[in-house]
Formats: sequence, structure tokens, C-alpha cells
Amino acid sequence: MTVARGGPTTHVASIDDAVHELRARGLRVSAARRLVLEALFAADSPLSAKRIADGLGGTIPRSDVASVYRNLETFEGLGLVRHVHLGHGPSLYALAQTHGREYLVCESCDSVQACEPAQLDGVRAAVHLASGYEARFDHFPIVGRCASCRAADGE
Amino acid sequence: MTVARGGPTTHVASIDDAVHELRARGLRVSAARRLVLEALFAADSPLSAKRIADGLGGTIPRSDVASVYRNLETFEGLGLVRHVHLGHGPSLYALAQTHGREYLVCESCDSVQACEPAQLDGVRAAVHLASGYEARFDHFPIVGRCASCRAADGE
DNA sequence: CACCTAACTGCATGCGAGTTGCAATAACCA
DNA sequence: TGGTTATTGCAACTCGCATGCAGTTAGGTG
Repeated sequence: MTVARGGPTTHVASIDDAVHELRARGLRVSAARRLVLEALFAADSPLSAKRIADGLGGTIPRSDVASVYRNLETFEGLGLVRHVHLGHGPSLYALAQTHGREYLVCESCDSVQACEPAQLDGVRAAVHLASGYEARFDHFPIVGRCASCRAADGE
Repeated sequence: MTVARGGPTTHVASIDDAVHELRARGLRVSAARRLVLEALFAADSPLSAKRIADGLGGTIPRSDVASVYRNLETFEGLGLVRHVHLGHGPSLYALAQTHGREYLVCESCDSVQACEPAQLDGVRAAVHLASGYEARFDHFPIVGRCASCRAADGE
């Protein structure tokens, strides 16, 4: 299920921080949960559930995907984690504060560009003007063609 | 300028038109292909492959979903058909000219708003200014919260 | 018209992403 | 230390979509 926007974002600076947050909410701190947290804190960009379950390709013990999904979901419920849909692949998960960013993806070269929300405030204003919508690009990105692909096509 | 990119768009006004187009390209006109065309021409909004295979819920004979996918793909290759990804559901297909539109989806109420590309040219300009990207919202929509959901939340 | 052949179908089967049921395990509390 | 119950881990399942293959058929040819 998609966690609705506006959900509280819980900032945690470390794994211990997150562990305290879990206990404060009456949740248990299991080995599987710790592994998910380790993966999220170790990553510098959003991760798929599979990659977390695979142990980030060897740097962390592997775990069960079903548990990973369940834990990512509970973490999202707590506001600890958010997920993004970049293009056609699986959902990608990141710590909520890491993931303050918004995304653009190029459908020619599949590159992903992350940026600070402020950079897209002009876009948000234009969307609001055109439609009354308040747009967010942190859950579903802006899709189009990046500058270099356009240049490469001599446009 | 509103350039609906993504390959040549072949405009066909009727099923017969589409059939001619197929034959002109050396493709055969089978019963299964006709059914897909019938569904697309009968629809007033983008359809899932499953709905086409189900015969639009009884108004058209059912067909095999694998063939539907294959034919939608070949039709896309010809520029006859395009598909959209609206939210989390399956891909939705429409005739290329019907689908000259671009989309906004509200992630609070899941409503979909279609609009003419020109309406979002201001947004495109803002995206270009902010990132150098040339954005399109006919394949992946703008996602956010619609005016009524924002009003309902007293925002 | 009938025939031939490659394009196409339809079924089965598979795959990737994500979910769920359930018995076994293990956190946390007393 | 022991009890209780949240959580795990496995298997099995759904859903969207793709593919291998034997059988069918569109449509050109004689």
C-alpha cells in the first residue's frame, strides 16, 4: 500500500536512533529489522527490497524478502522510510530524511537526477497555476528527456 | 511547442483505416487484431490489456491476453497505439491520436485528469528552466493532490 | 479456386514484484 | 527464568507481462 503523503517524517540520525524510535512505538527490534536499517543507512541512494534482502550484494547478511517488505511497510508507517517509483523497475526505498529529494528521470538514457525540492518550486507553481494540483516529485518523478540526450539528438 | 515525442504517431480515423495501415506495412489482419482495434475504438479512455482481453466486459468477444499484449506492442511499434502508467495499476493503452492528452493523477483520491498538452506548456517551460529536461506527461503523469482534496483538507 | 508458407494465435509455462497464511522462533516483560 | 505475543521464514499465491511452441490461418501464387 502506498503511504499517503503528509505522513509524518521521522528523522533518525543513526541505527540506534531508529531502534529507539521502534521501541518507543512498542515495536520489537529483531535481527531482520536491524538488517533493513543497516542497509538503508549504508546506502547513498534508494534501494529495492530485493537488494536489501540480498544483503546489498554481500556487504550485509541476506534476509527474507517477505520480511523485508513487511518491515519496510511498517517503517513507512512510522515515517522512517519512503519509497519512490523511478521508471519501470521495482519500488526503491530510502530513509525519509535522505529522501527529502525529488527526482527527474530521462526516458532516453534512463538516468536519474535527484534534486532539492526547492529547485522544483517553480514547476510546482506552474502545475498549480495550470491545474490546481499540488505536485510532488518525490514519489513519482518528472519524466522526460535530459539535456544531454536532447543535445545528442541535435535538438 | 507541444511535441508529443516517442516515435511517429500514426493517425487512423477508423478500424478500416487501421486495417489498411496494417496491410500497408505487410502485417496480417487477424481476428485477434481486429478485436483489439474494436476495443480501442470503442473506448473513450485508456484501457488495460486485461480489459481488452475480457472483451470490454461483454460488449466484444473475449480474446487471449498474450495475443492482446503482442498486438498492442506491434501497434505501438507502428505508432498506432500508446500506453500510459497511471499510478500503481497496470499499463493503459489508447489510440495514439486519442492519447494526445497528458495526465495528472491525485494520490489522495486516485482521480485522473486528462488535459490538452498546451495546458501544461507552462509546466514544461518551468521544468526546462529548472533542469534542462523536456518533460512529457503523457507516458508518466504529474502526481500530486488535486484541488478538491486540498480543499477538503482545509489547505 | 486450391494450395502453400510464413505470420499469427492460443495455450501453457515462466518470471519478477509483491502479498499472505501459518507454524516456529525469539523479543520483551514480569 | 518463563510466558506471551510480535515477528520471522518458508511456501504458496496473485498480478502484470513475456515467451516457447505446436497448431491455425491470412493472403499471395498458380
